[in-house]
Amino acid sequence: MAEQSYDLRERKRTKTRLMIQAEAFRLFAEKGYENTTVDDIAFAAAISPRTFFRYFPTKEDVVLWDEYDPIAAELVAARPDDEPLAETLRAITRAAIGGLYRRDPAQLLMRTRLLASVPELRARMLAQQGSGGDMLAALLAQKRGLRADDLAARVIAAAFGAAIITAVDAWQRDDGKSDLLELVDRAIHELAEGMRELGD
Amino acid sequence: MAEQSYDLRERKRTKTRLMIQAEAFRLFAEKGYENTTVDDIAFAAAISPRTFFRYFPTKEDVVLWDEYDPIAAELVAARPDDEPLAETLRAITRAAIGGLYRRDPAQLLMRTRLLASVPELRARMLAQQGSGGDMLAALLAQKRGLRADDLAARVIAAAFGAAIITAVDAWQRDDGKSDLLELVDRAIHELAEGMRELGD
DNA sequence: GACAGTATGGCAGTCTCTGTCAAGTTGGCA
DNA sequence: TGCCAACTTGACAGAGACTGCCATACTGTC
Repeated sequence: MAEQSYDLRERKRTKTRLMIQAEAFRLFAEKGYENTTVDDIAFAAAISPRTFFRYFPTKEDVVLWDEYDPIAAELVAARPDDEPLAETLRAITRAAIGGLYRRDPAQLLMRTRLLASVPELRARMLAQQGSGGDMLAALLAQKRGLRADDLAARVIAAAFGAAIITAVDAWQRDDGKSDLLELVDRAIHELAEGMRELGD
Repeated sequence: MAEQSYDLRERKRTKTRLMIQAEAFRLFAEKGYENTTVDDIAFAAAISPRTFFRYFPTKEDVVLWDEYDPIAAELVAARPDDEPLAETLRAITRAAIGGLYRRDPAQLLMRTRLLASVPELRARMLAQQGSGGDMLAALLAQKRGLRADDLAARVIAAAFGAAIITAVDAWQRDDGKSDLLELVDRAIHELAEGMRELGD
């Protein structure tokens, strides 16, 4: 029950998850997502299929999950309250993507490719992004003294989310050759410009 | 092989689909989406489970599908080329939602509730919306003489899509009491306003 | 070295979804 | 009226994702 022991367990779990994920991606690259069964992954990772589902609630989550997911909220909270929204977004994107990119660029690219090409995964990703949008809407509403479910806050948050996904999509279509962070900046810029014209 | 016969078959299929859908929604209201199996629906609709899948590719599609889906593209094409984007969106929304609302308001509300509350369905809906966004992006790019995969066009289309979904969500959270079309207008307005502030 | 908490494996079973084949229906045509 | 071709349906078997349950093994503690 000691904290250290708990941390150790947690860390070991994370390590195992990463191992399973690595095996899974290897198989996906080899045979494709649909042609790879959970049994295949479990076998490759030398665990039982039953244990697979103790580390990932669904097969989709092998692709969806990353180590930075759990700390995304902390990252947002760590930004100063008076920072402009666009800047906060850049910082978060930089932290999350940067970390993933540094650890395994090839896997990140493959992951975004899967998220773009497998409908099932894209759907889940968009839903997850929606939750992130809710968090952002709450943050925005708080900053402006609005109710958390204010329509304006929600709309702006959703639009930002959509812009970021669009940027990541563009990056992936370009085989990851362009600079993702720059693409995000451009997408946000285009968003502001596009709406400007349309406001009337 | 005559056109009329083809039309007849198509119309009969649509009728059967509507019947299955009605039975399904009845059961969903009664026992919830997850607690209703495809076998239940098939039994209630007096068809074999196998036949169910001939009318709907997946259980999710019973909720996702509506009669206006196939003609959405035609609606878009029917708008004049020089019409402002915001106006086109209002018109399409009006045509699609209006039709559904008139036929069965209670079912429409239940449908949007399911789309909001069942993660699986929300995910699929968002993915489908993404396809609509692609269409919109192409239209927009064409109007402005840009390449179809232009980042600006994609970003704006995605942002509009997000705004509309946000409006529908707000409508559903309000139990359908407010005016959906007005909410859409407000969402688009907030989008333009919000971006204006953020452009700098 | 026994004990509590946790991790794992195996098994049976549910549910969605697909391929296949046989039987029935429908609409024209001789 | 009888017959053909296209299409529709149902029954069956089976794959694959996922869950509940129970027995077993591991880990750190006293």
